[in-house]
Amino acid sequence: MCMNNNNRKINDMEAIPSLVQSKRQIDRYNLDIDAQAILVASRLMAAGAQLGQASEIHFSRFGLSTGRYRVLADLEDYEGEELPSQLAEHLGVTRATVTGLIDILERDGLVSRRLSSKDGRQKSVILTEEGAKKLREMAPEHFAWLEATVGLLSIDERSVFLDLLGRVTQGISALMDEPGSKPK
Amino acid sequence: MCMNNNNRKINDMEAIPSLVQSKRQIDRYNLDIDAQAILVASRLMAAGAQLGQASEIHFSRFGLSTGRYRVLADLEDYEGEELPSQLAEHLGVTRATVTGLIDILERDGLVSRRLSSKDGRQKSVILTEEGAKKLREMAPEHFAWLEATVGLLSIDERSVFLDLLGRVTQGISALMDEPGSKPK
DNA sequence: GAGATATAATTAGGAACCTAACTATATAGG
DNA sequence: CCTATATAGTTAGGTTCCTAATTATATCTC
Repeated sequence: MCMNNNNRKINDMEAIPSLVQSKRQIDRYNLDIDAQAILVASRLMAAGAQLGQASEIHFSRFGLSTGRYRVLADLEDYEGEELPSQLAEHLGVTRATVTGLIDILERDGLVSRRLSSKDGRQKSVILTEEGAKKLREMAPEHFAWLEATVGLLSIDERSVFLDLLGRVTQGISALMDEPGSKPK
Repeated sequence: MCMNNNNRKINDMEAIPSLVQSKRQIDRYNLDIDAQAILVASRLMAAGAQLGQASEIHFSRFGLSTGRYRVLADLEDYEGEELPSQLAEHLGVTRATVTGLIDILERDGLVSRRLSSKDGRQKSVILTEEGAKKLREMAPEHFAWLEATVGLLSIDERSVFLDLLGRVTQGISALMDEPGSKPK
Protein backbone atom coordinates (compact mmCIF):
# COMPACT_ATOMS: atom_id res chain seq x y z
CA MET A 1 0.00 0.00 0.00
CA CYS A 2 2.25 2.60 1.38
CA MET A 3 4.84 1.98 -1.30
CA ASN A 4 7.70 3.50 0.66
CA ASN A 5 9.34 4.59 -2.56
CA ASN A 6 13.00 4.01 -1.92
CA ASN A 7 14.50 5.16 -5.19
CA ARG A 8 17.79 3.48 -4.59
CA LYS A 9 16.46 -0.01 -4.97
CA ILE A 10 14.64 0.49 -8.21
CA ASN A 11 17.85 1.43 -9.96
CA ASP A 12 20.04 -1.39 -8.92
CA MET A 13 19.16 -3.47 -11.95
CA GLU A 14 19.36 -1.07 -14.82
CA ALA A 15 22.08 1.16 -13.49
CA ILE A 16 24.79 -1.43 -14.09
CA PRO A 17 26.37 -0.97 -17.49
CA SER A 18 26.46 -4.07 -19.66
CA LEU A 19 29.06 -5.37 -22.09
CA VAL A 20 26.57 -5.11 -24.94
CA GLN A 21 26.09 -1.47 -24.18
CA SER A 22 29.83 -0.80 -24.12
CA LYS A 23 30.30 -2.64 -27.41
CA ARG A 24 27.52 -0.74 -29.09
CA GLN A 25 29.05 2.57 -28.08
CA ILE A 26 32.46 1.65 -29.40
CA ASP A 27 31.15 0.17 -32.62
CA ARG A 28 29.14 3.28 -33.31
CA TYR A 29 32.32 5.24 -33.79
CA ASN A 30 34.56 2.52 -35.18
CA LEU A 31 37.09 2.89 -32.42
CA ASP A 32 39.93 0.55 -31.72
CA ILE A 33 39.10 0.13 -28.08
CA ASP A 34 38.63 -2.97 -25.95
CA ALA A 35 34.96 -3.06 -24.96
CA GLN A 36 35.72 -5.00 -21.82
CA ALA A 37 38.10 -2.29 -20.66
CA ILE A 38 35.29 0.23 -21.00
CA LEU A 39 32.99 -2.06 -19.10
CA VAL A 40 35.47 -2.55 -16.27
CA ALA A 41 36.07 1.16 -15.92
CA SER A 42 32.34 1.90 -15.98
CA ARG A 43 31.59 -0.74 -13.39
CA LEU A 44 34.35 0.50 -11.14
CA MET A 45 32.91 3.97 -11.27
CA ALA A 46 29.46 2.65 -10.49
CA ALA A 47 30.82 0.55 -7.62
CA GLY A 48 32.72 3.49 -6.21
CA ALA A 49 29.66 5.70 -6.27
CA GLN A 50 27.55 2.97 -4.73
CA LEU A 51 30.00 2.33 -1.93
CA GLY A 52 30.30 6.03 -1.29
CA GLN A 53 26.56 6.41 -0.87
CA ALA A 54 26.30 3.29 1.24
CA SER A 55 29.05 4.64 3.42
CA GLU A 56 27.24 7.92 4.04
CA ILE A 57 24.11 6.05 5.05
CA HIS A 58 26.16 3.78 7.29
CA PHE A 59 27.83 6.64 9.14
CA SER A 60 24.65 8.67 9.41
CA ARG A 61 23.43 6.01 11.85
CA PHE A 62 26.10 7.30 14.24
CA GLY A 63 25.42 10.94 13.56
CA LEU A 64 28.55 11.19 11.42
CA SER A 65 29.49 11.48 7.77
CA THR A 66 32.23 9.48 6.07
CA GLY A 67 34.56 12.45 6.15
CA ARG A 68 33.94 13.28 9.78
CA TYR A 69 34.47 9.67 10.82
CA ARG A 70 37.73 9.59 8.95
CA VAL A 71 38.88 12.67 10.82
CA LEU A 72 38.16 11.00 14.15
CA ALA A 73 39.81 7.73 13.11
CA ASP A 74 42.91 9.49 11.82
CA LEU A 75 43.20 11.51 15.00
CA GLU A 76 43.02 8.30 16.97
CA ASP A 77 45.83 6.93 14.82
CA TYR A 78 48.02 9.91 15.65
CA GLU A 79 47.66 10.01 19.40
CA GLY A 80 44.62 12.25 19.34
CA GLU A 81 46.29 15.36 18.00
CA GLU A 82 47.02 16.62 14.49
CA LEU A 83 47.23 19.76 12.42
CA PRO A 84 44.41 20.43 9.94
CA SER A 85 46.93 20.26 7.12
CA GLN A 86 48.06 16.80 8.24
CA LEU A 87 44.47 15.65 8.34
CA ALA A 88 43.92 17.00 4.85
CA GLU A 89 46.89 15.06 3.60
CA HIS A 90 45.96 11.82 5.34
CA LEU A 91 42.37 11.98 4.18
CA GLY A 92 43.15 13.08 0.65
CA VAL A 93 40.92 16.16 0.81
CA THR A 94 41.66 19.88 0.72
CA ARG A 95 42.34 21.96 3.81
CA ALA A 96 39.14 23.88 3.11
CA THR A 97 37.21 20.64 3.44
CA VAL A 98 38.97 19.81 6.69
CA THR A 99 37.99 23.18 8.11
CA GLY A 100 34.35 22.33 7.43
CA LEU A 101 34.60 18.84 8.89
CA ILE A 102 36.21 20.15 12.04
CA ASP A 103 33.66 22.94 12.43
CA ILE A 104 30.92 20.36 12.83
CA LEU A 105 32.94 17.92 14.92
CA GLU A 106 33.88 20.77 17.24
CA ARG A 107 30.27 21.92 17.45
CA ASP A 108 29.32 18.36 18.44
CA GLY A 109 32.09 18.21 21.03
CA LEU A 110 34.01 15.36 19.38
CA VAL A 111 37.17 17.40 18.74
CA SER A 112 38.53 20.73 19.89
CA ARG A 113 40.85 23.28 18.36
CA ARG A 114 43.92 24.66 20.09
CA LEU A 115 46.38 27.32 19.00
CA SER A 116 49.91 26.12 18.42
CA SER A 117 52.62 27.60 20.59
CA LYS A 118 55.37 26.94 18.06
CA ASP A 119 53.79 28.43 14.96
CA GLY A 120 51.17 31.12 15.17
CA ARG A 121 49.59 30.01 11.93
CA GLN A 122 48.83 26.52 13.12
CA LYS A 123 45.94 25.21 15.14
CA SER A 124 46.00 21.71 16.60
CA VAL A 125 42.93 19.55 16.32
CA ILE A 126 42.41 17.40 19.39
CA LEU A 127 40.24 14.34 19.85
CA THR A 128 38.10 14.90 22.94
CA GLU A 129 37.15 12.17 25.37
CA GLU A 130 33.68 12.28 23.90
CA GLY A 131 35.16 11.79 20.44
CA ALA A 132 37.18 8.80 21.62
CA LYS A 133 34.05 7.37 23.24
CA LYS A 134 32.13 7.74 19.99
CA LEU A 135 34.83 5.73 18.20
CA ARG A 136 34.77 3.03 20.88
CA GLU A 137 31.03 2.73 20.74
CA MET A 138 30.75 2.44 17.00
CA ALA A 139 33.82 0.26 16.39
CA PRO A 140 32.19 -3.20 16.51
CA GLU A 141 29.32 -2.33 14.24
CA HIS A 142 31.43 -0.20 11.93
CA PHE A 143 34.17 -2.73 11.32
CA ALA A 144 31.66 -5.53 10.92
CA TRP A 145 29.94 -3.44 8.27
CA LEU A 146 33.21 -2.70 6.50
CA GLU A 147 34.16 -6.37 6.55
CA ALA A 148 30.76 -7.32 5.21
CA THR A 149 31.20 -5.17 2.12
CA VAL A 150 33.88 -7.59 0.92
CA GLY A 151 32.30 -10.56 2.64
CA LEU A 152 31.52 -12.38 -0.59
CA LEU A 153 35.22 -12.60 -1.43
CA SER A 154 37.50 -15.32 -0.10
CA ILE A 155 40.77 -14.40 1.59
CA ASP A 156 42.72 -15.22 -1.54
CA GLU A 157 40.37 -13.28 -3.73
CA ARG A 158 40.77 -10.27 -1.50
CA SER A 159 44.52 -10.32 -2.07
CA VAL A 160 44.04 -10.49 -5.80
CA PHE A 161 41.44 -7.75 -5.70
CA LEU A 162 43.73 -5.55 -3.66
CA ASP A 163 46.54 -6.00 -6.13
CA LEU A 164 44.39 -5.25 -9.15
CA LEU A 165 42.76 -2.31 -7.44
CA GLY A 166 46.18 -0.92 -6.63
CA ARG A 167 47.22 -0.99 -10.23
CA VAL A 168 44.03 0.67 -11.37
CA THR A 169 44.57 3.41 -8.80
CA GLN A 170 48.09 3.80 -10.10
CA GLY A 171 46.81 4.05 -13.64
CA ILE A 172 44.37 6.76 -12.72
CA SER A 173 47.02 8.72 -10.86
CA ALA A 174 49.30 8.60 -13.88
CA LEU A 175 46.42 9.72 -16.05
CA MET A 176 45.68 12.67 -13.85
CA ASP A 177 49.23 13.96 -13.79
CA GLU A 178 50.19 14.00 -17.42
CA PRO A 179 47.73 14.28 -20.21
CA GLY A 180 45.08 16.91 -19.81
CA SER A 181 47.19 19.24 -17.75
CA LYS A 182 47.94 22.60 -19.23
CA PRO A 183 51.69 23.12 -19.53
CA LYS A 184 51.14 26.50 -17.88
CA MET B 1 60.08 27.88 -7.68
CA CYS B 2 56.53 28.64 -8.48
CA MET B 3 55.32 25.55 -6.67
CA ASN B 4 51.96 25.44 -8.48
CA ASN B 5 50.28 24.00 -5.44
CA ASN B 6 48.06 21.31 -6.85
CA ASN B 7 46.61 19.82 -3.68
CA ARG B 8 45.62 16.61 -5.35
CA LYS B 9 49.14 15.47 -5.90
CA ILE B 10 50.43 15.94 -2.41
CA ASN B 11 47.87 13.58 -1.02
CA ASP B 12 48.36 10.65 -3.27
CA MET B 13 50.95 9.12 -1.01
CA GLU B 14 49.50 9.41 2.43
CA ALA B 15 45.85 9.15 1.52
CA ILE B 16 46.09 5.44 0.80
CA PRO B 17 45.25 3.44 3.91
CA SER B 18 47.82 0.85 4.90
CA LEU B 19 47.45 -2.63 6.34
CA VAL B 20 49.30 -1.57 9.47
CA GLN B 21 46.79 1.18 10.03
CA SER B 22 43.85 -1.18 9.61
CA LYS B 23 45.42 -3.68 11.99
CA ARG B 24 46.05 -1.07 14.61
CA GLN B 25 42.44 0.07 14.50
CA ILE B 26 41.11 -3.43 14.92
CA ASP B 27 43.54 -4.38 17.64
CA ARG B 28 42.65 -1.30 19.60
CA TYR B 29 39.18 -2.65 20.19
CA ASN B 30 39.97 -6.35 20.25
CA LEU B 31 37.64 -7.11 17.41
CA ASP B 32 37.43 -10.38 15.57
CA ILE B 33 37.73 -8.81 12.16
CA ASP B 34 40.01 -9.55 9.23
CA ALA B 35 42.33 -6.58 8.86
CA GLN B 36 42.79 -7.24 5.19
CA ALA B 37 39.05 -7.05 4.61
CA ILE B 38 39.07 -3.61 6.18
CA LEU B 39 41.97 -2.61 4.02
CA VAL B 40 40.30 -3.83 0.84
CA ALA B 41 37.09 -1.99 1.64
CA SER B 42 38.98 1.20 2.51
CA ARG B 43 41.03 1.05 -0.65
CA LEU B 44 37.97 0.44 -2.77
CA MET B 45 36.33 3.51 -1.32
CA ALA B 46 39.45 5.56 -1.95
CA ALA B 47 39.69 4.26 -5.50
CA GLY B 48 36.05 5.00 -6.17
CA ALA B 49 36.39 8.55 -4.92
CA GLN B 50 39.56 9.04 -6.92
CA LEU B 51 38.03 7.76 -10.13
CA GLY B 52 34.97 9.90 -9.55
CA GLN B 53 37.07 13.03 -9.24
CA ALA B 54 39.22 12.09 -12.20
CA SER B 55 36.09 11.56 -14.21
CA GLU B 56 34.73 15.01 -13.43
CA ILE B 57 38.01 16.57 -14.51
CA HIS B 58 38.02 14.47 -17.66
CA PHE B 59 34.51 15.50 -18.70
CA SER B 60 35.04 19.13 -17.83
CA ARG B 61 37.44 19.27 -20.77
CA PHE B 62 34.39 18.84 -22.98
CA GLY B 63 32.21 21.24 -21.06
CA LEU B 64 30.32 18.36 -19.46
CA SER B 65 30.05 16.66 -16.09
CA THR B 66 30.01 12.90 -15.57
CA GLY B 67 26.27 12.94 -15.03
CA ARG B 68 25.51 15.05 -18.06
CA TYR B 69 27.69 12.89 -20.28
CA ARG B 70 25.89 9.82 -19.06
CA VAL B 71 22.56 11.38 -19.99
CA LEU B 72 23.77 12.01 -23.53
CA ALA B 73 25.27 8.54 -23.87
CA ASP B 74 22.16 6.87 -22.56
CA LEU B 75 19.97 8.86 -24.91
CA GLU B 76 22.17 7.76 -27.79
CA ASP B 77 21.67 4.17 -26.64
CA TYR B 78 17.92 4.56 -26.78
CA GLU B 79 17.48 6.11 -30.20
CA GLY B 80 17.83 9.64 -28.94
CA GLU B 81 14.61 9.82 -26.93
CA GLU B 82 13.74 8.87 -23.36
CA LEU B 83 11.59 9.89 -20.45
CA PRO B 84 13.34 11.56 -17.51
CA SER B 85 12.24 8.70 -15.29
CA GLN B 86 13.89 6.18 -17.63
CA LEU B 87 17.08 8.19 -17.57
CA ALA B 88 16.97 8.26 -13.78
CA GLU B 89 16.65 4.50 -13.70
CA HIS B 90 19.40 3.86 -16.23
CA LEU B 91 21.81 6.25 -14.54
CA GLY B 92 21.01 5.17 -11.00
CA VAL B 93 20.15 8.66 -9.81
CA THR B 94 16.92 10.28 -8.64
CA ARG B 95 14.46 12.01 -10.91
CA ALA B 96 15.27 15.27 -9.19
CA THR B 97 18.88 14.90 -10.26
CA VAL B 98 17.84 14.17 -13.84
CA THR B 99 15.78 17.35 -13.91
CA GLY B 100 18.89 19.32 -13.00
CA LEU B 101 21.10 17.55 -15.54
CA ILE B 102 18.58 18.16 -18.30
CA ASP B 103 18.12 21.80 -17.38
CA ILE B 104 21.76 22.44 -18.17
CA LEU B 105 21.93 20.19 -21.22
CA GLU B 106 18.86 21.94 -22.61
CA ARG B 107 20.32 25.35 -21.88
CA ASP B 108 23.43 24.28 -23.82
CA GLY B 109 21.34 22.99 -26.71
CA LEU B 110 22.45 19.36 -26.40
CA VAL B 111 18.97 18.01 -25.59
CA SER B 112 15.45 19.33 -25.79
CA ARG B 113 12.25 18.62 -23.88
CA ARG B 114 8.95 17.74 -25.55
CA LEU B 115 5.54 17.15 -24.03
CA SER B 116 4.17 13.66 -24.44
CA SER B 117 0.96 13.27 -26.36
CA LYS B 118 0.00 10.03 -24.63
CA ASP B 119 0.41 11.08 -21.03
CA GLY B 120 0.15 14.68 -19.96
CA ARG B 121 2.49 14.11 -17.06
CA GLN B 122 5.39 12.94 -19.18
CA LYS B 123 7.99 14.95 -21.05
CA SER B 124 10.31 13.31 -23.54
CA VAL B 125 13.97 14.22 -23.51
CA ILE B 126 15.43 14.33 -26.98
CA LEU B 127 19.06 14.30 -28.08
CA THR B 128 19.56 17.20 -30.45
CA GLU B 129 21.83 17.10 -33.48
CA GLU B 130 24.24 19.24 -31.54
CA GLY B 131 24.18 16.74 -28.69
CA ALA B 132 24.90 13.88 -31.07
CA LYS B 133 27.73 15.88 -32.58
CA LYS B 134 29.22 16.47 -29.14
CA LEU B 135 29.23 12.72 -28.52
CA ARG B 136 30.85 12.04 -31.89
CA GLU B 137 33.54 14.62 -31.28
CA MET B 138 34.52 13.43 -27.85
CA ALA B 139 34.24 9.69 -28.47
CA PRO B 140 37.85 8.92 -29.46
CA GLU B 141 39.42 10.83 -26.62
CA HIS B 142 36.83 9.76 -24.10
CA PHE B 143 37.02 6.04 -24.77
CA ALA B 144 40.78 6.14 -24.93
CA TRP B 145 40.77 7.78 -21.51
CA LEU B 146 38.38 5.21 -20.10
CA GLU B 147 40.47 2.37 -21.51
CA ALA B 148 43.60 3.90 -20.04
CA THR B 149 42.20 3.83 -16.52
CA VAL B 150 42.45 0.03 -16.61
CA GLY B 151 45.41 0.05 -18.94
CA LEU B 152 47.77 -1.48 -16.41
CA LEU B 153 45.66 -4.63 -16.25
CA SER B 154 46.00 -7.46 -18.74
CA ILE B 155 42.93 -8.80 -20.51
CA ASP B 156 42.76 -11.75 -18.15
CA GLU B 157 43.18 -9.58 -15.12
CA ARG B 158 40.34 -7.39 -16.28
CA SER B 159 38.04 -10.41 -16.33
CA VAL B 160 39.04 -11.37 -12.83
CA PHE B 161 38.66 -7.82 -11.63
CA LEU B 162 35.22 -7.57 -13.18
CA ASP B 163 34.12 -10.73 -11.44
CA LEU B 164 35.41 -9.68 -8.04
CA LEU B 165 34.02 -6.19 -8.43
CA GLY B 166 30.65 -7.67 -9.27
CA ARG B 167 30.59 -9.66 -6.09
CA VAL B 168 31.57 -6.68 -3.98
CA THR B 169 28.79 -4.65 -5.58
CA GLN B 170 26.42 -7.46 -4.80
CA GLY B 171 27.58 -7.53 -1.20
CA ILE B 172 27.02 -3.81 -0.80
CA SER B 173 23.55 -4.04 -2.30
CA ALA B 174 22.62 -6.79 0.13
CA LEU B 175 24.01 -4.72 2.97
CA MET B 176 21.94 -1.72 1.99
CA ASP B 177 18.68 -3.59 1.82
CA GLU B 178 18.59 -5.47 5.07
CA PRO B 179 20.43 -4.36 8.13
CA GLY B 180 20.13 -0.72 9.08
CA SER B 181 16.64 -0.26 7.72
CA LYS B 182 14.00 0.71 10.17
CA PRO B 183 11.15 -1.81 10.17
CA LYS B 184 8.83 1.20 10.00
C1' DG C 1 65.62 44.52 9.65
C1' DA C 2 62.32 45.43 5.65
C1' DG C 3 60.12 43.79 1.75
C1' DA C 4 59.02 39.72 -1.10
C1' DT C 5 57.48 35.24 -0.86
C1' DA C 6 55.63 30.98 1.20
C1' DT C 7 52.54 28.63 4.24
C1' DA C 8 48.32 27.67 7.68
C1' DA C 9 43.77 28.08 8.23
C1' DT C 10 39.61 30.14 6.89
C1' DT C 11 35.92 32.19 4.06
C1' DA C 12 32.99 32.62 -0.05
C1' DG C 13 30.87 30.61 -3.60
C1' DG C 14 30.08 26.61 -6.85
C1' DA C 15 29.01 21.67 -8.53
C1' DA C 16 26.83 17.24 -7.93
C1' DC C 17 23.76 14.56 -5.76
C1' DC C 18 20.30 13.73 -2.21
C1' DT C 19 15.34 13.85 0.32
C1' DA C 20 10.91 15.77 0.88
C1' DA C 21 7.36 18.51 -0.56
C1' DC C 22 4.70 20.35 -4.44
C1' DT C 23 1.97 20.55 -9.02
C1' DA C 24 -0.39 18.45 -12.52
C1' DT C 25 -2.26 14.56 -14.65
C1' DA C 26 -4.02 9.80 -14.68
C1' DT C 27 -6.50 5.91 -12.86
C1' DA C 28 -9.37 3.05 -9.70
C1' DG C 29 -13.55 2.31 -6.53
C1' DG C 30 -17.77 3.38 -4.73
C1' DC D 1 -19.12 10.71 -12.13
C1' DC D 2 -16.27 12.01 -8.53
C1' DT D 3 -13.42 11.42 -4.81
C1' DA D 4 -9.01 8.91 -3.33
C1' DT D 5 -4.72 7.46 -4.61
C1' DA D 6 -0.70 6.85 -7.59
C1' DT D 7 2.66 8.67 -10.75
C1' DA D 8 5.73 12.25 -13.67
C1' DG D 9 8.28 15.98 -13.32
C1' DT D 10 9.81 19.88 -10.74
C1' DT D 11 11.16 22.81 -6.88
C1' DA D 12 13.28 23.88 -2.37
C1' DG D 13 16.66 23.09 0.63
C1' DG D 14 20.55 20.20 2.56
C1' DT D 15 25.16 17.58 2.32
C1' DT D 16 29.76 16.78 0.67
C1' DC D 17 33.49 18.24 -1.55
C1' DC D 18 35.79 21.54 -4.56
C1' DT D 19 38.57 26.10 -6.19
C1' DA D 20 39.95 30.69 -5.45
C1' DA D 21 40.55 34.48 -2.61
C1' DT D 22 41.56 36.22 2.16
C1' DT D 23 43.96 36.81 6.57
C1' DA D 24 47.62 36.06 9.53
C1' DT D 25 52.09 34.43 10.49
C1' DA D 26 56.73 32.81 9.19
C1' DT D 27 60.88 32.77 6.43
C1' DC D 28 64.18 34.20 3.00
C1' DT D 29 66.92 37.80 0.65
C1' DC D 30 69.08 41.90 0.13
